[in-house]
Amino acid sequence: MDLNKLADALIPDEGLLPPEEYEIIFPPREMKKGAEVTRLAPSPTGFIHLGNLYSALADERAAHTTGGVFYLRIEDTDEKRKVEGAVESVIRSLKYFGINFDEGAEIDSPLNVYGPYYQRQRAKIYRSFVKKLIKEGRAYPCFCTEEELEKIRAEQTEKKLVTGYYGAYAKCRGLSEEQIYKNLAEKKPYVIRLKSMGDVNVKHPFHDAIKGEITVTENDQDVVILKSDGIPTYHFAHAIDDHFMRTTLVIRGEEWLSSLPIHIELFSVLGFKPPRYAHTCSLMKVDGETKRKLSKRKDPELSLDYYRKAGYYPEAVIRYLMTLLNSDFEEWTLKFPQADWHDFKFRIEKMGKSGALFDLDKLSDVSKTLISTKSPEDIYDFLKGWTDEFGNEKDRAHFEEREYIIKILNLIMGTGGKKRRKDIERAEQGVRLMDYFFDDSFAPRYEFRFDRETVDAVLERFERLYDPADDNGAWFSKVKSVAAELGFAAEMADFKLRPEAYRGSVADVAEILRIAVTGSANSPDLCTIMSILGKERCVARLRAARMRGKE
RNA sequence: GGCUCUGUGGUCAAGCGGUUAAGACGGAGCCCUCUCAAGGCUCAAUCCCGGGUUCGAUUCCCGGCAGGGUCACCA
Repeated sequence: MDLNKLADALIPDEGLLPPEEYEIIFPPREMKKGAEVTRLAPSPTGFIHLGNLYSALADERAAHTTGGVFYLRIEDTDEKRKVEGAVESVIRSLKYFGINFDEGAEIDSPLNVYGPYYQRQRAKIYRSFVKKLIKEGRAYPCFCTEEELEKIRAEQTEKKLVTGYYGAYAKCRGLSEEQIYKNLAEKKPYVIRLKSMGDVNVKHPFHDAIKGEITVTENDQDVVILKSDGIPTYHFAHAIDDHFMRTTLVIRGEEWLSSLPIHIELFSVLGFKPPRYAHTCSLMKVDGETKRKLSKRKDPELSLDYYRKAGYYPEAVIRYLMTLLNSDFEEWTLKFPQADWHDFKFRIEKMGKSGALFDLDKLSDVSKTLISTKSPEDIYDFLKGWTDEFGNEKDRAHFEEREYIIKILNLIMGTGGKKRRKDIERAEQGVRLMDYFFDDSFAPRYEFRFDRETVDAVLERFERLYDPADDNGAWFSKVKSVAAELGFAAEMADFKLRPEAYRGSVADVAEILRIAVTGSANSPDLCTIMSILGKERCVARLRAARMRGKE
């Protein structure tokens, strides 16, 4: 059979460059030793989730801690998956979390010499190599219809054989020249398949950067490399693109492990040196009795928007992910709490081998710890940004009062104290923490533990004594004097010694005041709260509490 | 089912032939304390099972078991 003629018939020369040309057009990158070239290669569905962020972070760190390049390639070989504006959305989402690309699709960079970065725009490159493989007898046309393939599969399933297009089941592999041209003349649609030379009984050891030594069984499937629309499948595009974009380290989910044999054969057939591979474990979630991979349909917490809406500090999400990526990151942060996380020595080899359960509690802890290291001004900006986008009318109005909010933040963040408070774990919750500082969102629950008469007496007496000029010490002595006057222990020590001698302690008196002023039995330092609120508002609240229920 | 990956407390996990088996989150308790946080201290809780190899296995080997992934003209 004249393979050159066949190649021309199958892949007409639409101005294709000879394959060797591409080695010159896309020369190896000049980089220092050890620098990694990594990429994020999403399909343009626009939906970028936590798993993608996790993987992107590994890519970004691997590249940037070695002085390499991190680029964005769009795998748009499947027309059905395309969503408008998806690429911009991917870039924007990652940027929000501080992850930026050096080159690639829609990235404005002088480095963009390995493009185009959209696979559909690379059709000619792929076709040139498919043609080469046909000429070499390593690829052939397949005219099987969907029904025929289904029939083969059914037969294989029934005989309990491995399903797929291989060996004796690869019917089109043995098509005669005459049949091929006849089919072509009849304009039957066709795909191009790899003529696999592998043997599933042969296994090879293979080194994965994360998994370590693994076993790879040879591929014997005549996989489709060029679809009937003339666009390559993922497998083929992967081999071509990662070779010519000079990727050094392919980081991808472990669901790809099972197609690694195909990729190895493809690289070999094309005469390319394969990149290093790092197969990451997937983020898991408990579902009933067992763990399962996080699913974007079932788990809202997989969506990155979920974290933006809930108001997690973006760097907190990244730091949490870093602890999953390299578990010694956490100890490093404990040792250097103020350090920029970028200075941590990330290494792909330190990544865990088993799927991690996503832990919201841990995220919250990372988040509140991080926020506690920030200044009230920074947190004001962060919270303001959140209220602008997700807050309600009142929140937005409150955040116009910058100075007032900063005073509150100083209090609830414990600025100036020996140890910071860690009350704010995310914007949505942090903003609610401040509601009682504003009359229009102050919603007291007057759940006093003492009878009305006692409560009113405490409130009334304290109001008479209250002087906003008092410092903490003076303020508290007044609380104590009210306590003593009404038969409560002014000193906790006395109360602990003889609880039966008193109606309660100064703590109970403070609680009554606290409920009246903040609407809740728990709050940070009440004296400071009162000074932030101002005399007028405090007095009004003390009186309102006495009026409760009497309207 | 074939192929393949994984298996240390509830969770994330250190460990790499000899350890009282780190640390963090979460839980319990105590201290501090006007409440709540924060902080300090303490406690409970782990090597999937069975065989080997070895003076000695969490660690090495084999076999189970369990869980995950994958078997498309989707990526």
